[in-house]
Amino acid sequence: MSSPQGTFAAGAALVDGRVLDVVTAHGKHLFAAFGEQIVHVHLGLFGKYTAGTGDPPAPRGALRMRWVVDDYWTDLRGATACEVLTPLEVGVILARLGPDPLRPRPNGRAAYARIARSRAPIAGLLMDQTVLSGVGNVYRAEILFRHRIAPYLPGRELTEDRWVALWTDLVRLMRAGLRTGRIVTTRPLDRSRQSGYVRSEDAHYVYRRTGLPCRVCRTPIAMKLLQARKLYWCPTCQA
DNA sequence: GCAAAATGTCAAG
DNA sequence: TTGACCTTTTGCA
Repeated sequence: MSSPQGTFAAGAALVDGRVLDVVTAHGKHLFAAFGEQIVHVHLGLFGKYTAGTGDPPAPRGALRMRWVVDDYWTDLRGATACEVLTPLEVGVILARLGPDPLRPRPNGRAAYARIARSRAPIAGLLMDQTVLSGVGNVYRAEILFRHRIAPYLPGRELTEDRWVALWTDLVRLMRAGLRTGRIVTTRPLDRSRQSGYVRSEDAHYVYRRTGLPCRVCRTPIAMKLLQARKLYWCPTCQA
């Protein structure tokens, strides 16, 4: 492992040449364990991995972390977090995270316990990583549309039935995203035969569709900033 | 050539 | 609620 651009050079030296035990993801956090030294990566808004086989390309731009194993390499740029942590420090991060729909047997009830006693809008709660972890701006907008839930509905006004339906759908939607590497929310997931390619401009109901007609009722999609993030919804379907 | 935007988080005021 | 942080890509002059 190396850090050609330099900002992570000390951390990279700690694990360079060592055997990787296991990589796990919790919410948006990625952990790569080299014994007691754990590389923690959070991509944030701009982070990106690139990868390939053969000789790695000459370092270009701000290259934070590079892994090279035999014929395979990965490069990391733009991440908000890239650091070596102790198991204790990892525990502190994990303790703050709500249930992750992508973990085995995720516990949606724990998230609802928080939601059911909050006055905050459901659209904000879905993005709160201490309530549930892993959902970002795309999934929160799309899951609310799929369930026709008004984004400003206070958490405590969401019935448990509606929450269970939302959570069940979310788990399947996110697992499908993990499997395919794409976020496609406009296709019914229970019909596996409808597996034709969905063009990227047709992949979402509301996300980044401000002013375009709702796919269901033709009302122009609305957009407003909520906690500094763009929130998209259909004012008619999600009244 | 430059501004704006992008699947995010934290901390200051 | 706002600004800072991180990098690359896109769209408009």
